[in-house]
Amino acid sequence: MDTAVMEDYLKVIYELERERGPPVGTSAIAEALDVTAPTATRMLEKLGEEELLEREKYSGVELTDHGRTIALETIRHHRLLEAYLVEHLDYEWGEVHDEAERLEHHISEDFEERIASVLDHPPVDPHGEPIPNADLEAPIEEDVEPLSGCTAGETVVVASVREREEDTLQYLEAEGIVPGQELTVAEITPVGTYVLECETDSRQLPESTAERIYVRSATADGHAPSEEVPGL
Amino acid sequence: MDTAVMEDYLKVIYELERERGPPVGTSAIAEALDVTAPTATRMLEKLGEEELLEREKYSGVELTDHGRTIALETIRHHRLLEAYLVEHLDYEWGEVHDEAERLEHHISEDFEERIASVLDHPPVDPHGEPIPNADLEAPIEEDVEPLSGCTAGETVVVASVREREEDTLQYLEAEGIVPGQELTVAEITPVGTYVLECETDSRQLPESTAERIYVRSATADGHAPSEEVPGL
DNA sequence: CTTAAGAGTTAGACGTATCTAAACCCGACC
DNA sequence: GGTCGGGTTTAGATACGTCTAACTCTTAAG
Repeated sequence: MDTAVMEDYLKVIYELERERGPPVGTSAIAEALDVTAPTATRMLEKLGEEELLEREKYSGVELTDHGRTIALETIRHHRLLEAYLVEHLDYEWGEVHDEAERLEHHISEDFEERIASVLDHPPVDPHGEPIPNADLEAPIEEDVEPLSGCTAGETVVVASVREREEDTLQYLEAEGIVPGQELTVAEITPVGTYVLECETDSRQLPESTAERIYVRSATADGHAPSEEVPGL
Repeated sequence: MDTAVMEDYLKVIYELERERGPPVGTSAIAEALDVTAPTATRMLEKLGEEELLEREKYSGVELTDHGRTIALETIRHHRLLEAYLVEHLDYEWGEVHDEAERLEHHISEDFEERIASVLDHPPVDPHGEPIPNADLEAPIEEDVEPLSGCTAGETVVVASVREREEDTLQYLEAEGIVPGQELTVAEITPVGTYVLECETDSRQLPESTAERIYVRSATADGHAPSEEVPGL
């Protein structure tokens, strides 16, 4: 039996594996879920017993195929919901996360299929993150890097914005920093401010935000999948 | 703090008060929620402490205003969701109950408002039950009675179908027994079969089903659509 | 007026998910 | 190669919602 809480653990483990690679440590998980380390330890023990992950004491955990499938199911629900809320219920970019976070654990497979269908099976959510397909294979990760890893002079295209803070997202949208947007890193100041040029305007972002904006290099021949992003 | 479980208790108490009047007994609640009587006792104690209901030991409970408001909020969520699923996600009449039952506890006020708005604030759900308005006053109950309380010869209009069984609902829909339908009780057989005439056809229902179909008397000027429900 | 049946409650337990406090492991630094 | 500190785990407690078993209250029948 898997519960909403278990799904949350598996989901954040998946995301942490994606960002930093396995094994994932207890306190990273605890922090992401806003629980204490002992709580996370307990839960990881249980997930290990249910063979949703492999656990090496004092070292960390790594998802099994079964655990990964549940994580992807949850992520699929989340991202489809985000896309649906934006497309059909007029939500703003920044408003969808919390709503989707609660609903993702409670929708049926039937509901999932129906919203996927009315959305015409979108490949990405409003933040540019790939939506796992119904087979729940791990989506092929695009070759992206955080904006904070770019050097001055590079021209890149925003792939996804992995930010959860509503105010920040609203600001980024207003500034035009959304999936598909091409921008050039004009300068990185000694205090870590990223000066960006989109079209003719210029914007600045602190490093902490640049870390959560993932970009791909602007291809000369441009196979621009950018327009596929729904709802902006 | 109110939980999904507490909302379920308050909701069924509201419904039982509506059907049989207060006070509502422990085992009626336990049966409706598919838990044991001691479990219900425990929960009722707690709901009493939180002043969501008045409790008289060994006798029963009755909702306070606060408890009733929470019940109505939950019912509003449920019925709006049912309406939304039918209108916008192509669900059948009989399929919506379980989905709404899970989601009703997890949608935000914002979500509630948005679906109410895209539905244009419908007064009733797909089963003909009134949807409490955003102020959460108890909806004015139409003057309805169960079909099982009718006598042969009466002509009535279906107000609501308080059936949850999916197969039964599907059957009733196919037979045209839906809110707004006018029908005449042609005969009630000694074994409790209700013979009904809608337009030219005739259908039969067992008493157990007739008990869950609520009707109002057919108005003199004939066809009364369900949209005439008072209160909004 | 007594009593038996049925409704309701109390008592004790379990599983999930959480916490704090305390103990433990391990790798990095002298 | 000790030791110190940060990350991890163990231990014990709490809250919620559920169960079974046993007890109690109410009421209606005789």
